[in-house]
Amino acid sequence: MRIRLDSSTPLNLDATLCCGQTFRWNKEGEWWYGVAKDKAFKIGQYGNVLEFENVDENFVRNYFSLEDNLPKIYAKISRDKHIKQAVQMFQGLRILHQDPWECLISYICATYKNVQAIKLMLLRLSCRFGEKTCFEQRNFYLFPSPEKLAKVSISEMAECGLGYRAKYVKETAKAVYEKNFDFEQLSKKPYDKARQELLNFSGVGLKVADCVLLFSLAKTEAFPVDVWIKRVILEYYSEHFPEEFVKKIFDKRSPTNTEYERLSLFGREYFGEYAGYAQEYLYHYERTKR
DNA sequence: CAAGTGCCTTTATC
DNA sequence: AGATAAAGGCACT
Repeated sequence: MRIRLDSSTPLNLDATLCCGQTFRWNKEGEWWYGVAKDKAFKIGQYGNVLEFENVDENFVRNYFSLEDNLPKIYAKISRDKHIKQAVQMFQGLRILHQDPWECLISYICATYKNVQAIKLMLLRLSCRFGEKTCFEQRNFYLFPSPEKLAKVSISEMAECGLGYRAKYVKETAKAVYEKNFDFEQLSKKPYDKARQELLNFSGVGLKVADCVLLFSLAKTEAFPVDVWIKRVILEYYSEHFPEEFVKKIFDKRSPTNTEYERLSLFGREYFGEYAGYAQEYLYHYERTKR
């Protein structure tokens, strides 16, 4: 099956899948292989044609956020030369609509880890506890359900390389499973309200909550601040903060909640309702500029 | 190649 | 409120 993209719907599949927002995709030749929802599928891009197998068009349109009007978003976030350059370089990078459950666990695992290590953890977690599914004579593994992870022991999870995160994943899985937590409902709530709810989960702080809101709950105003974004702010946007504040956060490993809010709020106010898009372009730009 | 540093931070404690 | 420490282990230099 295929989708023909028109000029007002740019897509950069490679940048979208390798920019660090999602962790379970692999490129083999011209095809990206991934597992989303309940099956494995592959997708490739040839110019303005998007081709895929084993998945329906509606899912692809939603997962890759093809309804997001990128030209309009670029117009809104392009406030200065830095974001303009990042947008220029990665035109067509889209914020995905990932599965919120998988996204939540992924970002709990992601704390204080690099992207390669996060991928490895999630791969091991899926292979060990996820349901097996076959596609093109090969085995793929679905992301383990809340019920499954709620019942796995902490030490078993730790064996997947989660370390101290195993406890948080277990507790969050238990909470989601036992309350039958409704992510659909959560996505309907406004940013602040939804964020407050996510903070109740074990292992979820402001940064993780913002990632889940942005990457799976369509809250495009969320502006996650990790070490790279902190770096971006210090390098390009420090004049928007008092000198004292900049000095203070400069050599800290991570900001306090108050400092985090100040940085994140700057992003939301400066870039507006699509601040999350600006965040991801700047993040990818900073990480790949060498 | 060993050793050091860093990683899309949160939690517990003071 | 803010400072501090601790918490896997993989990857990169």
